[in-house]
Amino acid sequence: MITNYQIILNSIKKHVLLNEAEETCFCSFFSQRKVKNKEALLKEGEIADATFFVNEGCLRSYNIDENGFEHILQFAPSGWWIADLYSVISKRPGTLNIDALENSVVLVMRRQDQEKLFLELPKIERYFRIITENSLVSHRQRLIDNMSLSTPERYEVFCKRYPELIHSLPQKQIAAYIGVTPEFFSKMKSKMR
Amino acid sequence: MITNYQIILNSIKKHVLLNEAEETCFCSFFSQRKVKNKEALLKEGEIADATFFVNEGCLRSYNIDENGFEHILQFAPSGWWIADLYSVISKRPGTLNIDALENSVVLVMRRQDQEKLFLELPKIERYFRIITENSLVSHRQRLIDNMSLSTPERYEVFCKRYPELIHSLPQKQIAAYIGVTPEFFSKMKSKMR
DNA sequence: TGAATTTCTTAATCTAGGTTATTTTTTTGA
DNA sequence: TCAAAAAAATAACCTAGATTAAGAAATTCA
Repeated sequence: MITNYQIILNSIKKHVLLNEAEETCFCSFFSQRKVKNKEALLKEGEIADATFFVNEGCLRSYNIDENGFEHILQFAPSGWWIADLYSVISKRPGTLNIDALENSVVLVMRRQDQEKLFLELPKIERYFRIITENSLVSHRQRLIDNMSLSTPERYEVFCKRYPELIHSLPQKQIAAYIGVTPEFFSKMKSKMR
Repeated sequence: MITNYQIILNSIKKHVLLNEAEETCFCSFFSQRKVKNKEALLKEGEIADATFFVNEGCLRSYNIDENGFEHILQFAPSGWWIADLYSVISKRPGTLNIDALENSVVLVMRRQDQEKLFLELPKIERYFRIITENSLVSHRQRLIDNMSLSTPERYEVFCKRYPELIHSLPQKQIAAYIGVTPEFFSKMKSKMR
């Protein structure tokens, strides 16, 4: 199995410039992991010590509420990061589940290694500072959307954000992302036609 | 008017250690600004070029939806940061309003200066990386709470997060934070008794 | 201090979306 | 390839919370 670093290096390139030695150093900190469809990378209650970069496939992170309902926080197709950052930074048992929606390949960055990298290559700390800022902005926007948009509008936002997933995802997953029951989502879709 | 840097230096101290020269350098990048009760620091549509640290008083950030309803994203009492990060990093017109809920004093960090600081003092970039991670985690938690908790439960979360504000804030502000109308919030409170 | 403004309460009515149950359709995997 | 499982559709009924409207209480500020 050959590890492919092209996608992550392209992601880095958008924010900071690494020379070849730095790129090699950076890549040396990852290990690669295959995740089968439906296989869990992380379960609620476990302590997460790593962040994942999706090379192939698609994962999701979600929490399960006290009534057993799943609420999806994020879909992560190829080129996206996914993690339970709460657990990673607090080193406490997490509240999220992360699993694969299809056979996938992820690069694994352990927090320990990430912190070593921050000391060795400040540009990498900059990269993570920037993508964390961007992620914060998009979480903030989703919070605003959840508070101020109607369900059809939130569906529209979903479609813009994840255009490649609209047709490949079971619609109950989309319902769990926009925050309604599958029954209501189905009713809404048939009304839209 | 004497500028007080004690609060912000304490906040920094929790995450990185600065020597005296570094502290002086860091502080030199701020300017101070008074904001009167109800005065706006930032209005929707403006391009924000700064982030604010609250030294005294209390601010809030919120957006106004197409029906004119306010949705409060954050309250910022003394010791908290507040900004329209979307606008700051994209340099585009923002979607948030920031104003004071009482007479307040803020330290102003312009993005330009912040980026200079990141180059001069990598420890400051580390500080912001860490507080951005923390902020991301708390936004994520609020998103989960909004999707999975009942209104009384969200009120409880508010009370834990902002214990000092429960009694000093008009309850319509609390309603706009937890995402219900003031009328429903009032009904809920009288039921709780 | 007292008039004006803002906030809070209460109550009747309305509606988006949830719940439960059943049937149909699609997907999966042995 | 076909039986079993999962997903989707539909429908009847239910509920949390919105809407509207009015009056009471609290704050503000001149």
